[in-house]
Amino acid sequence: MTATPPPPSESAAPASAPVGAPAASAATPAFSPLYQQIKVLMLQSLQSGEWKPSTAIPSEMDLAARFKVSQGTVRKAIDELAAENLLVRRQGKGTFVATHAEHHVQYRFLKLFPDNGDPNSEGPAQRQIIDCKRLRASTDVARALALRQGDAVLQVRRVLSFAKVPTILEDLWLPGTPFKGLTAERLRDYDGPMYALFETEFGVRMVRAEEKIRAVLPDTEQCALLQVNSQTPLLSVERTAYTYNDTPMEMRRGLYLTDTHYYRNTLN
Amino acid sequence: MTATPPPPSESAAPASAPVGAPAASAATPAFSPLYQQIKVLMLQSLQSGEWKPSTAIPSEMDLAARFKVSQGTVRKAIDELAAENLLVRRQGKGTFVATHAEHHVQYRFLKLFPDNGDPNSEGPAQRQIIDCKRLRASTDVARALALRQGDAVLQVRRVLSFAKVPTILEDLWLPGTPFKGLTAERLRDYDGPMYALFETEFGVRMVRAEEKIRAVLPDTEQCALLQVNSQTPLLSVERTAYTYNDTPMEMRRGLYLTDTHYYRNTLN
DNA sequence: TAGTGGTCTAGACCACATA
DNA sequence: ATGTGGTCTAGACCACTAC
Repeated sequence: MTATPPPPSESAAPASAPVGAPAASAATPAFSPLYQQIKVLMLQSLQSGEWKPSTAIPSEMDLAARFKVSQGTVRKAIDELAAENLLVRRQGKGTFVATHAEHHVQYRFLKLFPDNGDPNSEGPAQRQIIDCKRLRASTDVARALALRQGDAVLQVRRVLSFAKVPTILEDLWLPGTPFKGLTAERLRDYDGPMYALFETEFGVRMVRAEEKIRAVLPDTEQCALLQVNSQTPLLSVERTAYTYNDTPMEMRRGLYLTDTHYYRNTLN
Repeated sequence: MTATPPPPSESAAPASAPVGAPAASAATPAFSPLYQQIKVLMLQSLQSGEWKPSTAIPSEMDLAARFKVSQGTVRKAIDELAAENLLVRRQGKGTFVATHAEHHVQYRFLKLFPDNGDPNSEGPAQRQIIDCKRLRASTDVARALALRQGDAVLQVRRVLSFAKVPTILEDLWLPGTPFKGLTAERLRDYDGPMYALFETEFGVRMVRAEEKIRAVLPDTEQCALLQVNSQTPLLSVERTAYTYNDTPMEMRRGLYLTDTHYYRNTLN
């Protein structure tokens, strides 16, 4: 599609139709500011893989030329994408596609912190893959992943330990098709956040997530894996993670031991 | 203080010193963009009470004239304040000081939602003030509120029920000086969020909060107030709330029953 | 020195709300 | 009809990074 900027001030042409809204299927309000339309185009470049994680996107001037709009309009589109953590600006260097890998802050989505001291002092988490198997989606999982019941999914179970203390037990479900070929070995061998592996190996970038948090008691199997007794209250953290376009790509259920750690949240 | 805008392009004057940074006490980098300085000035107007919650602030043009900068610079300052939920823009009407009162979303900081249906379907929470007493700050409370141990604080205890089911037990501590005159009666009589009462009656506006979340089991007193047994796991939500300038103004500890509700969080 | 993003301005026009 | 915030442009200069 072509972006037609509004005519400059001297022109008396009627308001140009919204860019990218072909004269078909009315009924939708179908108005959106230019920079929003630019944003959609940029999202497509991200989604299609034209711009890959950790690489630089074209400069603001280049994008302005490509879309035939002013630099300021491109800038506003980038501003919003940066606010959503899809892009990262670096003055003097360029604008880069955000990534879960090569980031000083590992585990961007993990909100569990130690009571005393900073996350770095306790060192990296030890990760133990318990299981990784292919099965058919249950009703719950199918709904969360926008699949049909019985569709192929992968289920992974793992334990994270801090300072050798088992602290997190996670079960997670992934849609079978995008993650074809994922095995326990590949998970074990990869050194880095799981979401970084998803990016580099499967081209799936997690962009946003919703969590539902409850307090629960563990069943006997969970007790064994976390080495706690059945009277130890745990945080149940149920997460659905999304890629671009709000497409759900992961369902996860974590049990957090919160006697020496806490889940941190900031309210604005 | 006066804001001196940088000279227009034709002038060859050296870069003007940062506005509002008098030629004293160097050593600080002491550079900040114009719009950041404007933002600081606007924060002062909010903090001083010149602009009160739910009222309109001067228009962008007026502010531009007052600070002697362009409308675009004021706009960028307002953009940031709006992103921080301190201001609310309403097209065609003006820009307003955000408030906890008269808001379609009551309880802006409460992240507990019912499992089935929307928050509105279960109707408003029933609130029961158990206690409101004046006492001396313990070590923990003093640290959280940036007071000295032994300073006067108010302690409030209350229970929130949804559909007549006790669901939240809260203890909260407030610094004695700003909240002088707060009593159980005034809390009971006020119909609306507690933070709205703090705004209108005490001029204290909560702007931001940090929460630490854990899973715990209740003690016998808590069991009685929430009408649960001692084996019911509960969410412990420890909150510190801040006014302008990151000044802590409330410490709160909530116990949430999460069998029919969940704590929702969104990750970006 | 060149290129990038960051700031600032000035002015035009649009969309929305109110009178 | 007027005033508000929202969008868009065009151009200048600054700050940071690399070569």
